[in-house]
Amino acid sequence: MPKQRITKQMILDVAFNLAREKGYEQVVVKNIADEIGCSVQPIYSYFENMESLKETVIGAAMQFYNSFIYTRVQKDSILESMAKANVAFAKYETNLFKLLFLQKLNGLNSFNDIYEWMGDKQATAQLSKKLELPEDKVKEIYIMLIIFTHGVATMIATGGATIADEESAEILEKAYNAFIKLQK
Amino acid sequence: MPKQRITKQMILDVAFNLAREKGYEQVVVKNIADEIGCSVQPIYSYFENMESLKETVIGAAMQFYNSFIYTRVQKDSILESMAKANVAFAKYETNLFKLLFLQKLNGLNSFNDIYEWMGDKQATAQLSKKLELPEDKVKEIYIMLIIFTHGVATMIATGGATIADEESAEILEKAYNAFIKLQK
DNA sequence: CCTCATAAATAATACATGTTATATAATACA
DNA sequence: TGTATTATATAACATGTATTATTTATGAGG
Repeated sequence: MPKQRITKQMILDVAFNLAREKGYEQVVVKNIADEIGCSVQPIYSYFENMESLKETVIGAAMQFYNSFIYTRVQKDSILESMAKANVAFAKYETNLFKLLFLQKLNGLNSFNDIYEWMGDKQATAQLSKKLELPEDKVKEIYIMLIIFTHGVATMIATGGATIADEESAEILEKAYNAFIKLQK
Repeated sequence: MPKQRITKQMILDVAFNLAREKGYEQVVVKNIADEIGCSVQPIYSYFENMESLKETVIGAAMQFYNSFIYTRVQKDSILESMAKANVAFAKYETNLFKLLFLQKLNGLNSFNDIYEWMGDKQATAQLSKKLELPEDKVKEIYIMLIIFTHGVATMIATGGATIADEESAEILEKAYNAFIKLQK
């Protein structure tokens, strides 16, 4: 048999980069094939259909997101830095942000679910000590900051135009302080 | 000449209801024609193309949104009721919310622009008196609440599942209080 | 009553996309 | 060396959408 020229990884890489750089609408079988310089066959031999490829791309995007956030979180200011990182993700990785957070989500039933899904338990414990507040109050600060951050992030991602990093940083700080003050 | 059976208004109504009930993806020429029980010709005789129909539908959606919010705003609690109304819009008019706020926006360049676009000057003046705060501080409260509200609204609109009205009302209240407290 | 302007229907065209059927050719292995 | 396997290409098919060309027939005005 002829040796394999196209790998599953190549297809995934090209699809992911298309999603990242041009938006998921551009992740169509023809574009992937053209980019690689092959026919559509290899794509269908490695993926059942385009839907299953999409799931895989979303998985890769989620990994990318996690590492994007992770590398920007600072141990001394977990919540603020995480908030800023999320806004940066919306601004500089707009297409991936839309793919991950502006389509169907997992199906949240309460804000507590949001915390369970996005929140970092360790951070909560740490913050609880630092702010001298019980964990449930820190959790509430956490949830409210996630919501506020999501508001800023979606506005940036859908607004087209740019809002200066300093301006968004400033308003995130203010919100964070407001939520802490509320719990004191 | 034969008398006009299909009017521009009929087409707009059908398109708007499709957008509202099934999402804008369903606003395609064939669906409109089927719904009315006519061919595609009338649509093209009243609208240059589907893109111009879309702009008209968005205009109608914006009017609908304004009246939706307007009928729910209470004079004694303008900001809170406006926030709740926006969340209700995201929850009960999800398709229109997505059409208006989760696609391309007008192109905001600062949070001040957000205020200019969404804010209500009269409300600011009124609140300034009520809270005994200078207008620029009220404006900041306004902006932050819009952002927070938008965070809640998008999570509800994209989350698929439901969050109880009381729960979202409660968290909006808290955020509002937090932002006021911050400015005092 | 005729005729013509035109609203609407019918039907064709163009194009994008997903998917599948068939052909080709490279190579592992007998 | 020959053959069977299979990676990939070529090309077809199905479907959905926008758009346009052509036809039909209605009713206002002469």
